[in-house]
Amino acid sequence: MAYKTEHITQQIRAAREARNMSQRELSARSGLTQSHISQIERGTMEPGLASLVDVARALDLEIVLAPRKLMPAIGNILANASLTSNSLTSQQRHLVGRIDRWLAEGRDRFAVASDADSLKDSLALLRHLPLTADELETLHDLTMRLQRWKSDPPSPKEVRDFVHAVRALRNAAVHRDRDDAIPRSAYALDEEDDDA
Amino acid sequence: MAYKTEHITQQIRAAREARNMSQRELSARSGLTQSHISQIERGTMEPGLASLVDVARALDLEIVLAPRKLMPAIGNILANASLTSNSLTSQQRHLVGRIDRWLAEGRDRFAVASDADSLKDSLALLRHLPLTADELETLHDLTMRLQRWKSDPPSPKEVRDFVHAVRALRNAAVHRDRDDAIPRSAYALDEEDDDA
DNA sequence: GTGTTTTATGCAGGATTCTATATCATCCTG
DNA sequence: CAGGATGATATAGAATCCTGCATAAAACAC
Repeated sequence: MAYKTEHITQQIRAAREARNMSQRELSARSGLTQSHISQIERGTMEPGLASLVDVARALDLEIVLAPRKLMPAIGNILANASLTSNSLTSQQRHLVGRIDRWLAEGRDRFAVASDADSLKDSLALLRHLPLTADELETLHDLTMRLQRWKSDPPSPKEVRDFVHAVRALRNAAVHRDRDDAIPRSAYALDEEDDDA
Repeated sequence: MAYKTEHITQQIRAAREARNMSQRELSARSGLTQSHISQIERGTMEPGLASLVDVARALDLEIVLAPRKLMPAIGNILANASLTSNSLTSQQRHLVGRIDRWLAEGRDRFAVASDADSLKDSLALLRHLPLTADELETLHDLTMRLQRWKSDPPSPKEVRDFVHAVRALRNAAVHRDRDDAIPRSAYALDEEDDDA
Protein backbone atom coordinates (compact mmCIF):
# COMPACT_ATOMS: atom_id res chain seq x y z
CA MET A 1 0.00 0.00 0.00
CA ALA A 2 2.59 2.48 0.97
CA TYR A 3 5.37 1.20 -1.17
CA LYS A 4 5.56 3.69 -3.97
CA THR A 5 7.01 6.28 -1.68
CA GLU A 6 9.03 4.03 0.54
CA HIS A 7 12.39 4.95 -0.92
CA ILE A 8 11.68 8.59 -0.25
CA THR A 9 10.47 8.22 3.30
CA GLN A 10 13.42 6.00 4.01
CA GLN A 11 15.69 8.79 2.92
CA ILE A 12 13.96 11.06 5.35
CA ARG A 13 14.61 8.72 8.20
CA ALA A 14 18.19 8.22 7.12
CA ALA A 15 18.80 11.95 6.89
CA ARG A 16 17.29 12.54 10.29
CA GLU A 17 19.33 9.85 11.93
CA ALA A 18 22.47 10.99 10.19
CA ARG A 19 22.02 14.26 12.01
CA ASN A 20 21.23 12.60 15.30
CA MET A 21 17.97 14.42 15.34
CA SER A 22 15.08 13.00 17.31
CA GLN A 23 11.61 12.71 15.87
CA ARG A 24 10.50 15.27 18.40
CA GLU A 25 13.08 17.77 17.30
CA LEU A 26 12.29 17.24 13.68
CA SER A 27 8.68 17.67 14.66
CA ALA A 28 9.48 21.06 16.15
CA ARG A 29 11.45 22.21 13.14
CA SER A 30 9.05 21.00 10.53
CA GLY A 31 5.78 21.73 12.20
CA LEU A 32 4.49 18.19 11.90
CA THR A 33 3.58 16.05 14.84
CA GLN A 34 5.99 13.54 16.27
CA SER A 35 3.45 10.80 15.84
CA HIS A 36 2.95 11.89 12.29
CA ILE A 37 6.64 11.66 11.58
CA SER A 38 6.82 8.26 13.14
CA GLN A 39 4.07 6.97 10.90
CA ILE A 40 5.63 8.44 7.81
CA GLU A 41 8.98 6.90 8.55
CA ARG A 42 7.46 3.53 9.26
CA GLY A 43 5.41 3.66 6.08
CA THR A 44 2.16 3.50 8.02
CA MET A 45 0.92 6.40 5.96
CA GLU A 46 2.00 8.32 2.92
CA PRO A 47 2.68 11.97 3.56
CA GLY A 48 1.15 14.70 1.49
CA LEU A 49 3.54 16.61 -0.68
CA ALA A 50 3.26 19.64 1.56
CA SER A 51 4.32 17.64 4.59
CA LEU A 52 7.21 16.13 2.72
CA VAL A 53 8.44 19.54 1.69
CA ASP A 54 8.25 20.76 5.27
CA VAL A 55 10.19 17.83 6.59
CA ALA A 56 12.76 18.02 3.83
CA ARG A 57 13.39 21.68 4.45
CA ALA A 58 13.85 21.01 8.13
CA LEU A 59 16.57 18.58 7.14
CA ASP A 60 18.19 20.91 4.64
CA LEU A 61 17.05 18.80 1.77
CA GLU A 62 15.46 19.85 -1.45
CA ILE A 63 13.00 17.96 -3.60
CA VAL A 64 14.06 17.68 -7.19
CA LEU A 65 12.30 16.25 -10.20
CA ALA A 66 14.83 14.77 -12.55
CA PRO A 67 14.53 12.99 -15.88
CA ARG A 68 15.10 9.32 -15.39
CA LYS A 69 17.94 9.23 -17.88
CA LEU A 70 19.92 11.69 -15.81
CA MET A 71 19.65 9.67 -12.65
CA PRO A 72 23.09 8.07 -13.01
CA ALA A 73 24.76 11.43 -13.22
CA ILE A 74 22.83 12.79 -10.29
CA GLY A 75 23.30 9.70 -8.18
CA ASN A 76 26.94 10.16 -8.90
CA ILE A 77 27.04 13.61 -7.39
CA LEU A 78 25.04 12.57 -4.37
CA ALA A 79 27.21 9.56 -3.72
CA ASN A 80 30.44 11.52 -3.95
CA ALA A 81 29.18 14.16 -1.60
CA SER A 82 28.19 11.75 1.10
CA LEU A 83 31.71 10.42 1.09
CA THR A 84 33.27 13.76 1.77
CA SER A 85 30.66 14.87 4.25
CA ASN A 86 33.10 13.92 6.94
CA SER A 87 33.40 16.79 9.32
CA LEU A 88 35.90 14.87 11.37
CA THR A 89 39.40 16.13 11.58
CA SER A 90 42.08 13.73 10.62
CA GLN A 91 43.38 14.05 14.14
CA GLN A 92 40.16 12.67 15.55
CA ARG A 93 40.24 9.83 13.10
CA HIS A 94 43.79 9.17 14.07
CA LEU A 95 43.14 9.08 17.80
CA VAL A 96 40.07 6.91 17.48
CA GLY A 97 42.01 4.53 15.30
CA ARG A 98 44.65 4.31 17.95
CA ILE A 99 42.22 3.30 20.66
CA ASP A 100 40.61 0.93 18.25
CA ARG A 101 43.85 -0.88 17.61
CA TRP A 102 44.57 -1.04 21.32
CA LEU A 103 41.18 -2.62 21.84
CA ALA A 104 41.84 -5.11 19.09
CA GLU A 105 45.03 -6.23 20.77
CA GLY A 106 43.03 -8.11 23.32
CA ARG A 107 39.90 -7.92 25.34
CA ASP A 108 41.45 -9.77 28.25
CA ARG A 109 42.56 -6.49 29.75
CA PHE A 110 39.02 -5.80 30.80
CA ALA A 111 37.98 -6.99 34.20
CA VAL A 112 34.37 -6.32 33.29
CA ALA A 113 33.68 -7.91 29.94
CA SER A 114 30.93 -5.51 28.97
CA ASP A 115 33.42 -2.68 29.21
CA ALA A 116 35.05 -3.88 26.05
CA ASP A 117 31.73 -3.72 24.24
CA SER A 118 31.02 -0.35 25.69
CA LEU A 119 34.33 0.94 24.43
CA LYS A 120 33.78 -0.52 21.02
CA ASP A 121 30.39 1.13 20.85
CA SER A 122 31.83 4.46 21.87
CA LEU A 123 34.47 4.28 19.20
CA ALA A 124 31.92 3.43 16.56
CA LEU A 125 30.15 6.69 17.23
CA LEU A 126 33.25 8.78 17.71
CA ARG A 127 34.23 7.71 14.26
CA HIS A 128 31.32 9.70 12.89
CA LEU A 129 30.56 12.51 15.29
CA PRO A 130 32.70 15.60 15.54
CA LEU A 131 34.21 16.73 18.84
CA THR A 132 34.95 20.19 20.05
CA ALA A 133 38.53 21.32 20.36
CA ASP A 134 38.43 20.73 24.10
CA GLU A 135 37.03 17.28 23.75
CA LEU A 136 39.58 16.51 21.15
CA GLU A 137 42.28 17.44 23.61
CA THR A 138 40.73 15.17 26.18
CA LEU A 139 40.72 12.39 23.65
CA HIS A 140 44.33 13.06 22.98
CA ASP A 141 45.19 12.84 26.67
CA LEU A 142 43.35 9.57 26.87
CA THR A 143 45.32 8.00 24.10
CA MET A 144 48.48 9.10 25.84
CA ARG A 145 47.55 6.77 28.64
CA LEU A 146 47.65 3.87 26.23
CA GLN A 147 51.18 4.87 25.42
CA ARG A 148 52.19 4.75 29.05
CA TRP A 149 50.44 1.45 29.61
CA LYS A 150 52.73 -0.24 27.16
CA SER A 151 55.56 -0.20 29.66
CA ASP A 152 53.41 0.04 32.75
CA PRO A 153 50.28 -2.19 32.60
CA PRO A 154 47.17 -0.50 33.98
CA SER A 155 45.17 -1.57 36.99
CA PRO A 156 41.61 -2.78 36.40
CA LYS A 157 40.37 0.46 37.83
CA GLU A 158 42.45 2.49 35.43
CA VAL A 159 40.97 0.57 32.53
CA ARG A 160 37.48 1.20 33.79
CA ASP A 161 38.16 4.88 34.16
CA PHE A 162 39.45 4.96 30.66
CA VAL A 163 36.36 3.28 29.26
CA HIS A 164 34.13 5.66 31.15
CA ALA A 165 36.02 8.67 29.98
CA VAL A 166 35.69 7.62 26.36
CA ARG A 167 32.03 6.95 26.92
CA ALA A 168 31.60 10.44 28.33
CA LEU A 169 33.07 11.87 25.14
CA ARG A 170 30.75 9.76 23.13
CA ASN A 171 27.78 11.04 25.05
CA ALA A 172 28.87 14.61 24.70
CA ALA A 173 29.13 14.18 20.94
CA VAL A 174 25.85 12.38 20.62
CA HIS A 175 23.78 14.74 22.69
CA ARG A 176 25.21 17.95 21.47
CA ASP A 177 22.87 20.53 20.17
CA ARG A 178 23.49 20.81 16.49
CA ASP A 179 23.30 24.56 16.66
CA ASP A 180 26.36 25.14 18.73
CA ALA A 181 29.38 22.98 18.17
CA ILE A 182 31.84 22.51 15.39
CA PRO A 183 33.09 26.02 14.87
CA ARG A 184 36.15 24.14 13.82
CA SER A 185 35.20 23.87 10.19
CA ALA A 186 36.13 27.50 9.78
CA TYR A 187 39.83 27.03 10.04
CA ALA A 188 39.89 23.39 9.26
CA LEU A 189 42.87 22.50 7.21
CA ASP A 190 41.41 19.11 6.99
CA GLU A 191 38.98 18.82 4.23
CA GLU A 192 38.53 20.95 1.29
CA ASP A 193 35.72 19.50 -0.65
CA ASP A 194 37.29 19.06 -3.98
CA ASP A 195 34.39 16.80 -4.17
CA ALA A 196 36.44 14.00 -5.41
CA MET B 1 -1.90 28.51 0.28
CA ALA B 2 -0.30 26.19 -2.18
CA TYR B 3 3.01 27.90 -2.50
CA LYS B 4 5.39 25.50 -0.90
CA THR B 5 4.97 23.04 -3.68
CA GLU B 6 4.43 25.39 -6.53
CA HIS B 7 7.85 24.95 -8.05
CA ILE B 8 7.30 21.24 -8.17
CA THR B 9 3.85 21.28 -9.68
CA GLN B 10 5.04 23.79 -12.21
CA GLN B 11 7.69 21.35 -13.29
CA ILE B 12 5.00 18.76 -13.79
CA ARG B 13 3.07 21.00 -16.10
CA ALA B 14 6.22 22.00 -17.95
CA ALA B 15 7.24 18.39 -18.43
CA ARG B 16 3.82 17.42 -19.67
CA GLU B 17 3.66 20.25 -22.15
CA ALA B 18 7.18 19.59 -23.30
CA ARG B 19 5.96 16.18 -24.37
CA ASN B 20 2.81 17.50 -26.01
CA MET B 21 0.83 15.33 -23.69
CA SER B 22 -2.73 16.30 -22.84
CA GLN B 23 -4.03 16.21 -19.31
CA ARG B 24 -6.28 13.38 -20.40
CA GLU B 25 -3.41 11.32 -21.65
CA LEU B 26 -1.41 11.97 -18.53
CA SER B 27 -4.50 11.06 -16.60
CA ALA B 28 -4.64 7.73 -18.38
CA ARG B 29 -0.97 6.99 -17.81
CA SER B 30 -0.84 8.02 -14.21
CA GLY B 31 -4.19 6.81 -13.03
CA LEU B 32 -5.27 10.18 -11.67
CA THR B 33 -8.28 12.04 -12.85
CA GLN B 34 -8.01 14.76 -15.44
CA SER B 35 -9.72 17.18 -13.13
CA HIS B 36 -7.29 16.23 -10.43
CA ILE B 37 -4.34 16.94 -12.67
CA SER B 38 -5.78 20.25 -13.65
CA GLN B 39 -6.13 21.30 -10.04
CA ILE B 40 -2.63 20.18 -9.21
CA GLU B 41 -1.12 22.10 -12.09
CA ARG B 42 -3.05 25.20 -11.24
CA GLY B 43 -2.11 24.99 -7.61
CA THR B 44 -5.71 24.68 -6.53
CA MET B 45 -4.68 21.76 -4.39
CA GLU B 46 -1.49 20.16 -3.23
CA PRO B 47 -1.09 16.59 -4.35
CA GLY B 48 -0.29 13.80 -1.98
CA LEU B 49 3.14 12.31 -2.34
CA ALA B 50 1.67 9.15 -3.82
CA SER B 51 -0.06 11.12 -6.55
CA LEU B 52 3.07 13.05 -7.31
CA VAL B 53 5.04 9.86 -7.69
CA ASP B 54 2.45 8.46 -10.06
CA VAL B 55 2.46 11.53 -12.21
CA ALA B 56 6.21 11.78 -12.21
CA ARG B 57 6.61 8.21 -13.29
CA ALA B 58 4.16 8.75 -16.12
CA LEU B 59 6.41 11.56 -17.27
CA ASP B 60 9.61 9.61 -16.87
CA LEU B 61 10.68 11.74 -13.98
CA GLU B 62 12.16 10.69 -10.71
CA ILE B 63 11.84 12.34 -7.34
CA VAL B 64 15.15 13.03 -5.69
CA LEU B 65 15.99 14.35 -2.25
CA ALA B 66 19.20 16.31 -2.41
CA PRO B 67 21.21 18.23 0.18
CA ARG B 68 20.69 21.91 -0.34
CA LYS B 69 24.38 22.56 -0.76
CA LEU B 70 24.49 20.32 -3.80
CA MET B 71 21.68 22.07 -5.58
CA PRO B 72 23.97 24.18 -7.79
CA ALA B 73 25.73 21.12 -9.12
CA ILE B 74 22.48 19.31 -9.73
CA GLY B 75 20.84 22.32 -11.25
CA ASN B 76 23.78 22.39 -13.57
CA ILE B 77 23.06 18.94 -14.87
CA LEU B 78 19.35 19.53 -15.22
CA ALA B 79 19.71 22.87 -16.95
CA ASN B 80 22.23 21.64 -19.45
CA ALA B 81 20.29 18.53 -20.22
CA SER B 82 17.11 20.43 -20.95
CA LEU B 83 18.90 22.31 -23.70
CA THR B 84 17.82 19.49 -25.95
CA SER B 85 20.96 17.75 -24.81
CA ASN B 86 22.57 19.37 -27.80
CA SER B 87 24.82 21.65 -25.86
CA LEU B 88 27.35 18.90 -26.12
CA THR B 89 29.41 18.92 -29.22
CA SER B 90 29.62 15.69 -31.07
CA GLN B 91 33.33 15.97 -30.52
CA GLN B 92 32.88 15.77 -26.78
CA ARG B 93 30.60 12.81 -27.16
CA HIS B 94 33.14 11.21 -29.38
CA LEU B 95 36.04 11.70 -27.02
CA VAL B 96 34.10 10.52 -24.01
CA GLY B 97 32.99 7.48 -25.92
CA ARG B 98 36.58 6.72 -26.72
CA ILE B 99 37.69 6.79 -23.14
CA ASP B 100 34.66 4.76 -22.25
CA ARG B 101 35.60 2.04 -24.68
CA TRP B 102 39.15 2.07 -23.44
CA LEU B 103 37.87 1.61 -19.91
CA ALA B 104 35.66 -1.24 -21.03
CA GLU B 105 38.62 -3.04 -22.50
CA GLY B 106 39.79 -3.96 -19.06
CA ARG B 107 40.07 -2.68 -15.58
CA ASP B 108 43.23 -4.60 -14.91
CA ARG B 109 45.24 -1.63 -16.13
CA PHE B 110 44.47 0.17 -12.90
CA ALA B 111 46.87 -0.32 -10.05
CA VAL B 112 44.38 1.29 -7.72
CA ALA B 113 41.03 -0.38 -8.27
CA SER B 114 38.99 2.61 -7.20
CA ASP B 115 40.56 4.61 -10.00
CA ALA B 116 38.54 2.65 -12.49
CA ASP B 117 35.36 3.58 -10.67
CA SER B 118 36.43 7.16 -10.42
CA LEU B 119 37.02 7.28 -14.13
CA LYS B 120 33.68 5.73 -14.84
CA ASP B 121 31.96 8.31 -12.62
CA SER B 122 33.74 11.12 -14.37
CA LEU B 123 32.65 9.88 -17.75
CA ALA B 124 29.06 9.56 -16.63
CA LEU B 125 29.00 13.26 -15.92
CA LEU B 126 31.06 14.37 -18.88
CA ARG B 127 28.41 12.73 -20.99
CA HIS B 128 25.95 15.36 -19.83
CA LEU B 129 27.86 18.51 -19.01
CA PRO B 130 29.41 20.77 -21.62
CA LEU B 131 33.06 21.73 -21.57
CA THR B 132 34.65 24.94 -22.65
CA ALA B 133 36.77 25.00 -25.76
CA ASP B 134 39.91 24.87 -23.64
CA GLU B 135 38.72 21.96 -21.63
CA LEU B 136 37.67 20.20 -24.77
CA GLU B 137 41.16 20.55 -26.05
CA THR B 138 42.51 19.11 -22.85
CA LEU B 139 40.14 16.21 -23.23
CA HIS B 140 41.37 15.71 -26.73
CA ASP B 141 44.97 15.63 -25.59
CA LEU B 142 44.06 13.09 -22.99
CA THR B 143 42.53 10.72 -25.50
CA MET B 144 45.67 11.03 -27.58
CA ARG B 145 47.47 9.37 -24.74
CA LEU B 146 45.26 6.33 -25.12
CA GLN B 147 46.37 6.16 -28.71
CA ARG B 148 50.00 6.13 -27.72
CA TRP B 149 49.42 3.56 -25.04
CA LYS B 150 48.33 1.04 -27.59
CA SER B 151 51.88 0.49 -28.72
CA ASP B 152 53.54 1.65 -25.53
CA PRO B 153 51.74 0.45 -22.37
CA PRO B 154 51.53 3.12 -19.66
CA SER B 155 53.11 2.99 -16.26
CA PRO B 156 50.79 2.83 -13.24
CA LYS B 157 51.63 6.44 -12.53
CA GLU B 158 50.67 7.50 -16.01
CA VAL B 159 47.31 5.82 -15.62
CA ARG B 160 46.74 7.57 -12.34
CA ASP B 161 47.61 10.92 -13.81
CA PHE B 162 45.19 10.26 -16.60
CA VAL B 163 42.37 9.43 -14.20
CA HIS B 164 43.06 12.53 -12.16
CA ALA B 165 43.11 14.74 -15.21
CA VAL B 166 39.73 13.46 -16.36
CA ARG B 167 38.39 13.93 -12.87
CA ALA B 168 39.56 17.52 -12.89
CA LEU B 169 37.58 18.13 -16.04
CA ARG B 170 34.58 16.54 -14.44
CA ASN B 171 34.81 18.78 -11.40
CA ALA B 172 35.19 21.86 -13.52
CA ALA B 173 32.06 20.97 -15.45
CA VAL B 174 30.02 20.08 -12.44
CA HIS B 175 30.77 23.16 -10.42
CA ARG B 176 30.69 25.67 -13.15
CA ASP B 177 28.44 28.63 -12.70
CA ARG B 178 25.58 28.26 -15.07
CA ASP B 179 25.73 31.91 -15.98
CA ASP B 180 29.07 31.93 -17.63
CA ALA B 181 30.08 29.06 -19.83
CA ILE B 182 28.88 27.56 -23.04
CA PRO B 183 28.80 30.45 -25.46
CA ARG B 184 29.66 27.77 -27.95
CA SER B 185 26.22 26.50 -28.72
CA ALA B 186 25.41 29.49 -30.89
CA TYR B 187 27.89 29.05 -33.64
CA ALA B 188 28.73 25.48 -32.93
CA LEU B 189 30.26 23.94 -35.94
CA ASP B 190 31.75 21.08 -34.14
CA GLU B 191 34.05 19.28 -36.36
CA GLU B 192 34.63 15.67 -36.05
CA ASP B 193 38.27 15.02 -35.42
CA ASP B 194 38.48 11.62 -36.78
CA ASP B 195 42.08 10.95 -36.52
CA ALA B 196 41.73 7.41 -35.40
C1' DG C 1 -18.83 29.11 -37.75
C1' DT C 2 -19.19 24.36 -36.66
C1' DG C 3 -17.08 20.62 -34.50
C1' DT C 4 -13.38 18.60 -31.83
C1' DT C 5 -10.00 18.71 -28.37
C1' DT C 6 -8.26 20.50 -24.38
C1' DT C 7 -8.48 22.67 -19.97
C1' DA C 8 -10.96 24.67 -16.05
C1' DT C 9 -14.74 24.07 -12.56
C1' DG C 10 -18.44 22.20 -9.70
C1' DC C 11 -20.12 19.02 -6.48
C1' DA C 12 -21.14 14.79 -3.68
C1' DG C 13 -19.21 11.20 -1.57
C1' DG C 14 -15.61 8.20 0.48
C1' DA C 15 -10.83 7.78 1.76
C1' DT C 16 -6.83 9.51 3.78
C1' DT C 17 -4.05 12.84 5.87
C1' DC C 18 -2.99 15.50 9.79
C1' DT C 19 -3.33 17.58 14.44
C1' DA C 20 -3.69 17.27 19.25
C1' DT C 21 -3.16 14.65 23.04
C1' DA C 22 -1.89 10.56 25.66
C1' DT C 23 0.02 6.36 26.72
C1' DC C 24 3.55 2.75 26.72
C1' DA C 25 7.91 0.18 26.38
C1' DT C 26 12.69 0.89 25.93
C1' DC C 27 17.00 2.59 26.45
C1' DC C 28 20.40 5.57 28.73
C1' DT C 29 22.27 8.36 32.24
C1' DG C 30 23.24 9.85 36.69
C1' DC D 1 16.68 2.82 40.87
C1' DA D 2 14.67 7.41 39.22
C1' DG D 3 14.44 10.60 35.71
C1' DG D 4 14.61 11.88 30.93
C1' DA D 5 14.40 11.09 26.21
C1' DT D 6 13.01 8.37 22.32
C1' DG D 7 10.02 5.98 19.25
C1' DA D 8 5.69 3.33 18.42
C1' DT D 9 0.57 3.46 18.97
C1' DA D 10 -4.19 4.96 19.81
C1' DT D 11 -8.21 7.87 19.33
C1' DA D 12 -11.19 11.57 17.88
C1' DG D 13 -12.10 15.14 14.96
C1' DA D 14 -10.98 18.64 11.48
C1' DA D 15 -9.05 19.25 7.01
C1' DT D 16 -7.83 17.79 2.68
C1' DC D 17 -7.26 14.72 -1.01
C1' DC D 18 -9.19 12.11 -4.70
C1' DT D 19 -12.62 10.05 -7.60
C1' DG D 20 -16.53 10.10 -10.63
C1' DC D 21 -19.25 12.44 -13.12
C1' DA D 22 -20.89 16.54 -15.53
C1' DT D 23 -20.27 20.79 -17.69
C1' DA D 24 -18.54 25.28 -18.82
C1' DA D 25 -14.87 27.78 -21.11
C1' DA D 26 -11.04 28.07 -24.27
C1' DA D 27 -8.35 26.79 -27.96
C1' DC D 28 -7.77 24.86 -32.28
C1' DA D 29 -9.07 22.57 -36.34
C1' DC D 30 -11.60 22.36 -40.86
